[in-house]
Amino acid sequence: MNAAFAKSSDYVGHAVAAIARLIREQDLKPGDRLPAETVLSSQLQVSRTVVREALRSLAALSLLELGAGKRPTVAKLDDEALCLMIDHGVMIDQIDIQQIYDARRTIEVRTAALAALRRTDAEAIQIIAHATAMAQDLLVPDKVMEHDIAFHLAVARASRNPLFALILGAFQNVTRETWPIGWRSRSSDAERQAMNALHLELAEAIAAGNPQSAAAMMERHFDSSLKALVAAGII
Amino acid sequence: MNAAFAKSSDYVGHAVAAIARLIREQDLKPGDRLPAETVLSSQLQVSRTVVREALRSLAALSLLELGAGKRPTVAKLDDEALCLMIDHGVMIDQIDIQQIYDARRTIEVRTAALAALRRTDAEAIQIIAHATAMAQDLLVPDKVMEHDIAFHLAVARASRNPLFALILGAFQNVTRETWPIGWRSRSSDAERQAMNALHLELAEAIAAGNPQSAAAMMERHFDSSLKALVAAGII
DNA sequence: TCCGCAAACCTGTCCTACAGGTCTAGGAAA
DNA sequence: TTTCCTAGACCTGTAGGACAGGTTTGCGGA
Repeated sequence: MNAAFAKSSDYVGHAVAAIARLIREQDLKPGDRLPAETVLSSQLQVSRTVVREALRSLAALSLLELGAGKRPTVAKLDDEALCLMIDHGVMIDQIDIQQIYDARRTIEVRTAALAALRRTDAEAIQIIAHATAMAQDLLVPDKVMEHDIAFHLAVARASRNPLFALILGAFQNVTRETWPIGWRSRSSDAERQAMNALHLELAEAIAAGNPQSAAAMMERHFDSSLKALVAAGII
Repeated sequence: MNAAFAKSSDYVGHAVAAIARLIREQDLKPGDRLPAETVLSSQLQVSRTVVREALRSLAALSLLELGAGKRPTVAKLDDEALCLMIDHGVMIDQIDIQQIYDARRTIEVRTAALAALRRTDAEAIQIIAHATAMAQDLLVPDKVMEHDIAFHLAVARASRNPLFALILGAFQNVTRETWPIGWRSRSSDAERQAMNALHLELAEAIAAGNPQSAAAMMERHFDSSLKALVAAGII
C-alpha cells in the first residue's frame, strides 16, 4: 500500500501491509479481534517476532490495541500518536510554533462556526463552564491553562468533525509548553481578564447558535494572542 | 509522557518513552544516530526484544528510521503514517468523506492564500504546469487525477507551512478513491473543462501573488466539487 | 594524503521457553 | 431451564540465543 512498507524482503513491512489489508477486507470495526499472533505467523509465513513487530507498528498508529492475553483488537483513532508526531516535528525544527499557531487559527475559526451550528445543549453548557472557570481561577495559571485547552477541545468536539478534534488534540502538548509564555506576555490583570472575556463571548456565540459571530470571535482571540506573543518577542 | 505508553509494567511503553526522551534531551536532529539496540537494551534494562518493539513503534510514527546494519536514525516526519491513520479512520467509519472534504476546504483555502504570498517562482511554474496538464489530458481521467492531487499538494507546499502539507498529504489515499466519483458526476465535457479552468485561474492567482483571489478561487473550487458530489447523491 | 579492504559492528529474522493475563466451555447451583 | 462460576485452553509479554547479511570504521598500503 505504501512505499515505506514495501521494500522487498522487508518482512515486517509486508506483515504490516497484510494486517492492514486484513482489517480492510474483512471490514473489521473497533473492538473486533484479529487472529492470534501464531495464526498470523503461519498465515503470513513469517516468524512470530515479525508479526509482533508489525502489530506494534499498527498499535503505535493506534489502528490496533494490544494487551496481555488479549488478541489484537481493532481500535479507534486517538490523538496520542499524532501528538507524538507533532512534538517530534517541533523538536527537530521541522515545524515551528508560529506554523502550529496558524494551523490552529485556520482550523479553530472553522470549528467555532461549526460548533455554533451543531453543538448539543450539553456541549454548550460545558463550553461555557470552561470559559467561566477560566475567569474564576484567574490567579492560578495552571488551572486557567487547563480550562483554556479543554475549552478549545470542547469546541472542536462540538464541531462534529472528528478530524478537527484529532488534529487540534495533537497540538495539546505544544500548547502546554507555549501557553505560559502567552500568559506572562499579558502583563496586566486587565489584559488577562480581557482574554477571558473573549472566551466567554465566544462561548455565548456558540451557545446562541451564531456561527458568524463565533468565527469572528475566534479570529479576534487568535489575533490578540498572536499580538501578545509578538509583543513579547516570541514570534 | 503519554498515558497509553505508561501502564506500569508495560516495558515496551516505557522503552518508547525513554527513547523519545533521549531524542529530546540530546536534541537529536534528522540523520543523527541513536545508540545500538544492545546498548539501549542494557541502558534501559530490558531485553533486545523490547527495545526492538519500541523502535518499531517510533519508526511507525516516522520519528525514527530503521535499516539493516544501520543504527536507528532520527527521521523527518512524512505523511505516510498519518495517511495510514486517516485511511483507517475512514475504514472504521470514524471519519466520513464529507468531514475530510470540509477539513480539506478549511485548510486549502488557507494554503491557497499563503501560497499566493509565499510561493517561489519555481513553485508558481510547477503549480501552473499541473493545472495546464489537467486540461491537456482531459480524456485520460487517471492522469487528470494525478495532476489534480499533485496540484493541491504543490499549493500546500508553497504555503510554507509543513503542517498543512502533512495533513493534506494524509488525505491522498482517500482522495484517490473518491476522485473518480466526482469526475463521473461531472457528466459533460463542458463541466470538466470548467473545473480545469478553475484550477488554472487559481494557479494564476497564486502566481500573481493575489491571496484574496486565490482563496476565493479555492472556495469556488470546493463549492463546485461539493455541488457535483451532492448532485450525484454521494454526500 | 587518499583509497580500499577486512574486521568489527549492527540489524533482521527465526527459535524456544515460560510467566502471567484472558477467554470459554461445561458443570454446578438456583 | 437459566444463570453463575471455575478449570483449562488459549494467548500475549518478555527473555535470551543464534546466525545471515548489511554497514561502518580504522588500518595498512599506495
